[in-house]
Amino acid sequence: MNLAALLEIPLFRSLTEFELERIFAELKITETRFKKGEILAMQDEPATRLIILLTGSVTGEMADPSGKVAKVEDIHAPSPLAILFLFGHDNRFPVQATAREDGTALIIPKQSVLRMLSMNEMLLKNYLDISADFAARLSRKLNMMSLRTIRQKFAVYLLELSKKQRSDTVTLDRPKSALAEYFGVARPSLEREITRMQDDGLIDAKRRRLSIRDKQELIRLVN
Amino acid sequence: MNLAALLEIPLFRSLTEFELERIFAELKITETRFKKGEILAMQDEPATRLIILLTGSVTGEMADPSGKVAKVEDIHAPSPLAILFLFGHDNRFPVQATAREDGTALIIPKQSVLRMLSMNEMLLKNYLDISADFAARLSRKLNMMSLRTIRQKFAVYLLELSKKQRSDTVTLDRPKSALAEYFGVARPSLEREITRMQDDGLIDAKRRRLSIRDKQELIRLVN
DNA sequence: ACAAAATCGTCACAAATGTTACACTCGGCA
DNA sequence: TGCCGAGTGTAACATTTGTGACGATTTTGT
Repeated sequence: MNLAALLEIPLFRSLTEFELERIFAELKITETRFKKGEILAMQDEPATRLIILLTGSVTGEMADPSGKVAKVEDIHAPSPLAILFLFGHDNRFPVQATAREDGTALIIPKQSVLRMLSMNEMLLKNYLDISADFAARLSRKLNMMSLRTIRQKFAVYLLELSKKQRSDTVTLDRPKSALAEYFGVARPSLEREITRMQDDGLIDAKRRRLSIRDKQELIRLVN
Repeated sequence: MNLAALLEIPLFRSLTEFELERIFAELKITETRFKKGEILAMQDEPATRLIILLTGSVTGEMADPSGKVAKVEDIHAPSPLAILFLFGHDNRFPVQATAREDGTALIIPKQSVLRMLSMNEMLLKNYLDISADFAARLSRKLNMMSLRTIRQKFAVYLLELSKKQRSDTVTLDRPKSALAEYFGVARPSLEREITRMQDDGLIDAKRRRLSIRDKQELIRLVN
């Protein structure tokens, strides 16, 4: 196994090669290759091991009770799978993980993860940071979804974007079709709402460039 | 500080009094009293410490950009505050925490939390379990919210309930008004949909008792 | 530079959901 | 017992959102 390469991945960042070597020597960690189409983890299977994607990518698919699958999200290397669901009292994989292409992954049994995190404080911090970032994304999305109208969702999105880009004129960071999907609404509905907001004097919109015209009103919409 | 009482709270479960004593001796942990109305943590304030509620309760309030506050959820002792947001790269309190009554809390600086988790593997496991359970709840709610129609949400809810209660006849675990709020829909809309599902022969509904009539169709709805 | 593909803007119509209002049932309790 | 409040069932109407379709514009790959 190439330890130097492992130092590049977020979970092992800031460790020394020496520390990593000691960890790997002491624990049951295996590297595995997988082929395109292979299933790395079944949905609802108890999560007994941490899977860290080293190369390649997988699709997270959610099987409905009927067995049909719906794609949820893609995960690209290097990244851990379902890190938040490894522990907990009903710790099951939330999705089925299917390989999109050939690749390699690190498999670490749950017990070894605990041991590993105990051994090195920096590693522990990395693990907690990764978990927290993931949770923060979940939480932000939930906030978005719990807003009633498309107008409200778009207002929040715009305000955040304007804060991030430090300007009242912003460029959308993804196509409107993707944005509509993120909001969980139909694309034409989003377009229509943008048009209306323009008619109402809230914003100026031209393709992917938008300007905030009435920030006060956008803010008022949200609360 | 009463160590024996601390052993009752989930984070310290399964530790011995001796272990706990050693941890507390070595780390900067303070116990603090707070009065009703006091603000324990400001929204968007960087999370630099873990707050564990020992007695009393707090309200989580979310301030919109305008400054108005909306209640999000109540947290009762004994329970940690915002455990998932202590780490991560933009680690801020998601809500403002205001005391609902007089109480006491444990304050542990972030650095000490790391140290503490490194010192004791059982404690680490507890911490990860608590985080994971919290994340699982978030994730389940997000799944629910991302279903399109009320009928779909209710179908998922019913199927889960029926699995939990091991029967095709279930009793709702909360009032329909609360259920509607959980779904993020208006109560009459939920009622109407339940009536329609009954008309369509999917379920039998009488007040809080429901029977599943056509499980296959409920399952088909969801995918 | 060109064709193919992706993205965007818009429309008419259908379906789902929200709003408001009112009446009913049930359980606790003065 | 009789009242009261929480929870429930339902209705008419308003609003929001989805659907399917089409053409225009922009981007991408060769």
